[in-house]
Amino acid sequence: MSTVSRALNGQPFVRSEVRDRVLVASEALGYRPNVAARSMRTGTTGAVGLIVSDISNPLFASIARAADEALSPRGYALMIANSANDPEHEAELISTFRQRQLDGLIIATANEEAPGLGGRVASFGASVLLDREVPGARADAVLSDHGAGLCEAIRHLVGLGHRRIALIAGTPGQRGSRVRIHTYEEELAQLGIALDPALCRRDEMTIDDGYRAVKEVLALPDPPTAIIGGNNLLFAGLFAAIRDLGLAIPDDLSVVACEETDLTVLHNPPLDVVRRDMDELGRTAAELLLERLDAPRRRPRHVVLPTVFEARASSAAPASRTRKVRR
Amino acid sequence: MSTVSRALNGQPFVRSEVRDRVLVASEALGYRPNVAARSMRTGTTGAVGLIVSDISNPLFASIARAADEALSPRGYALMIANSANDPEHEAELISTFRQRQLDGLIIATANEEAPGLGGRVASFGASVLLDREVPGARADAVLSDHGAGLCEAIRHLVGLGHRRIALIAGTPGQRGSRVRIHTYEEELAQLGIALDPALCRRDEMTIDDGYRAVKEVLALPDPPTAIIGGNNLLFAGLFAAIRDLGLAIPDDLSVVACEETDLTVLHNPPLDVVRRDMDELGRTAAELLLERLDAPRRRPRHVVLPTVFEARASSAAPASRTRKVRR
DNA sequence: GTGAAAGCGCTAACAC
DNA sequence: GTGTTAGCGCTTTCAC
Repeated sequence: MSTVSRALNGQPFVRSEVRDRVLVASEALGYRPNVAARSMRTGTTGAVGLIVSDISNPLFASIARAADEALSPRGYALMIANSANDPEHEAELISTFRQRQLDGLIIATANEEAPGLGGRVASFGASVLLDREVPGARADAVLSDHGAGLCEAIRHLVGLGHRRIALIAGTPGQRGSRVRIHTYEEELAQLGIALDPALCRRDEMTIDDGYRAVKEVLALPDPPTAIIGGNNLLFAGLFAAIRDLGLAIPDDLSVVACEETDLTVLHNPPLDVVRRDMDELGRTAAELLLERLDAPRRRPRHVVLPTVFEARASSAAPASRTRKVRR
Repeated sequence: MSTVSRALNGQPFVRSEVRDRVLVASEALGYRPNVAARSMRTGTTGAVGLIVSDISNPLFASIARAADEALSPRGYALMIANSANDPEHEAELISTFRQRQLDGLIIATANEEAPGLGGRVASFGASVLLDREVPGARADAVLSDHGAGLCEAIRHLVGLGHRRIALIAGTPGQRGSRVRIHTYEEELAQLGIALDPALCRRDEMTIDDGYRAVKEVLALPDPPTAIIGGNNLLFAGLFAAIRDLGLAIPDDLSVVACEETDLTVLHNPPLDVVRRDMDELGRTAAELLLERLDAPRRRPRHVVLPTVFEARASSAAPASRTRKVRR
């Protein structure tokens, strides 16, 4: 029994002739090791978990695919779960994953401030935060440099003559939104443009939230001439609102999307976008996890990936004072 | 030990006072059963697998979310894996899932004709095919009635005066495409319209394939006046091709998309679409699986879910003989 | 280089 | 209603 085990696991101290016989027999019998039994002995499972806040968001789906592609050649299975933006459900999922003895965790948490989250994440020997910062997590992290791309976008809009620029930012419980709010405020101050709190919307989570926020912002006495959608969901809401108000892009309103989607690519005119490489994000997360699995004691690493602004055709100089009134 | 086990698993023959003490102590100690050990004893894991051919396709992501929502309240964890349209990788994934003793499998196979697939699927006590037909699989299935919606779409186009209607169908190795090709041929014959094989494109898998197919079809001496994109990926390619050719929708060309996406909803003008409820698909698959898990011996069931055509504003009567020439 | 034996944490059969 | 015991399939000492 032990010889077979050694042979199958490629361990030394097996005569090569015996090893061959074992391998042949194993093949002939269609032998498949029982993962549960192995895992009970070794405490490892060869599986790692990925928890995302919304699996139906194509961005996360791309990340999942890329992470899977990096993990599976190394013999790890990726178990994907969806917290549906619910911190409680997320806590349960982490606990389920622990219980199933997954070897590591990649997580884009729904809310970075959820109580006890840091401890839960750290309960895994290896864990990687996906564009999130969690106090006390002591985990590796892949971060996107949201500020860089957004800065460029803002400068581009200001260069075109915009002075009233709205940002639909989303929940500050997620790093991307938080960084965007911060960058927005810093950069406008830097450029000597007065901040109007009414133009910086936060706490939106869904397409509908984005839709409402845009309608409200455009109903202001002194509405913005440009709007930035802080992520792909919010941008979809922004886009729907503009369509329903009968506004033309970029004649009536300039828009910038954060995150690339079908819509930003295929729309006519093509949309200005702050984008990043989601595949790289997923792949890097997987690689950090693999390295951590190999070297459990090394201190946590943070990798920052770039974002870039690409001007296309959805922004233009603001219309003159004859402003279109919303329907 | 066994009393504790019984208490924790809600089995009878435990005095309620003892049960309470066990529960309290378990809670206080933060006890979590070891799934590997349980699974070794019982042969079940409380986890089910979902294999999709492309997790970055938002359609599958929606299905995954809906299935997860139906499964997790029943105590099952959903393990999602991505075959990336590769039948070999898919075979490995099924084998990995078997090895991990997952209790059931939901699968949208990349290629229904992959050799040995039926046996592999049937190796699970419970399995559900997701809009697929696999010979010899002896599994439950959720199917979409692709024919119904497509029929309506074709009649709508013909009613507007179209006689040359192209279909970018995709690979006949997946049920949706196969049914669409069949329906397309049947329905045109029914309406007394001559079939032109050059207008029915098959074997496309990606956005790029769709893009190329559309360009080729429009370069025909007698090009179509309407094109149907057989799924969301192919439609994205179709859409990009139309944009690059500088064609206007619906003035120069009528289009119909199969499957609803951000693009079909948000585009101006809104796009005609054959749509179905992906959430219902995922939920139904999960329910079939749960029922099968409860009653392993019952004969396989097939559930057919509707598709509907919704005319919006991307089709119109074909332009008169002065036909725009492609760039 | 190989085999014997213990034990991972649990559940189910059985005795009480 | 409760406790004792065996054993799921593997890996890992340890003895040879």
